Amino acid sequence: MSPNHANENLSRTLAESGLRSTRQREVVYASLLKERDHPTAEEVFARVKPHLPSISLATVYNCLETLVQCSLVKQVNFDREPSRYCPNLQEHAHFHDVSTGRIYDVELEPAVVEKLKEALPAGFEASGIEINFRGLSEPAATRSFHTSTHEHA
Amino acid sequence: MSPNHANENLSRTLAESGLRSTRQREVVYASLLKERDHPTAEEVFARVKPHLPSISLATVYNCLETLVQCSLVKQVNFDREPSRYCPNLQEHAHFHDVSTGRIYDVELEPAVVEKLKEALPAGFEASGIEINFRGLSEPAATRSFHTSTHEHA
DNA sequence: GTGAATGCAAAACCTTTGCAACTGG
DNA sequence: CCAGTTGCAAAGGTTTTGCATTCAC
Repeated sequence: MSPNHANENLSRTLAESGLRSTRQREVVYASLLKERDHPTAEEVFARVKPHLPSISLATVYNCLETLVQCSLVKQVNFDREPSRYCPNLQEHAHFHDVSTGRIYDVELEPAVVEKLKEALPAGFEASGIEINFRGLSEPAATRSFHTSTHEHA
Repeated sequence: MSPNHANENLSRTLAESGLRSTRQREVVYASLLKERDHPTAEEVFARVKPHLPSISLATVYNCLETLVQCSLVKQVNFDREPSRYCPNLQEHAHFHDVSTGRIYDVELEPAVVEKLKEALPAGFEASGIEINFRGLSEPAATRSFHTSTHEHA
């Protein structure tokens, strides 16, 4: 998605919710699309500050919250760590490498997700599932030739 | 598990880690075993206070942390809500009813968990999985005759 | 023009920590 | 006895909020 398309997509989606497209929201969203590495709000703040020196951390939080509300971004939580933000809207799991702190997207076959939902007893209707692995991953260099996973740092 | 067995289990497990069995730890653990409804630290505090009026919230946090370290209890997090504590050590998922805030244990077939782990690319070794459903559940009254799920309020 | 969004600072919230007093093995 | 644990209060880190100013539509 080119920056232009991203911006159009953003303003259209915001407009659909009666919200305004602001420079801050654009820049925050663009930063998430550029480096898809699940940054925290603080990290987003650090990344957008050079482009928008007057932006405040509170605004970054507000923008991220807005993007989450509009379903343009997913909020990802591991334990009690700071929330992270992810523009991958596909159903997917996350892998948290406990030694590096890095988070990787893990593609899921829809069939597996279906199987999971079937584990729910009657009367339970799931609107969402969150699947988080935690563990260790080999260094990317060793791994790169035999995996197909997006490395979202 | 009778209270006596629970206490023996507790002191043995603590001893194995070089930790002491204290009245506070016993009461906190007992409260988790008694009402298996995923209470927060504040809720545990409220429940144990009558039995141990001098206990402090910080001690409840410390006891819970200790129990988690000893693998007698699991810590469960939903989004940024306060942590909840669960004495069910079996591999299981959680269902978070967004309208009532209640959390239900969901039994998982080991085969499904296996399938999930197979979604991981080579080089990723998961030491744990967290699976959280979020959605709506029918009132227990309507549901009780056709489900077998533990209702952990 | 006008309500929405920003920026700042302060508050809120959950959780951890420092430290003196206490206690379990 | 004495290291481990408690209770209290204070601090910590993340996120939200109040409010005056600015901005998008």
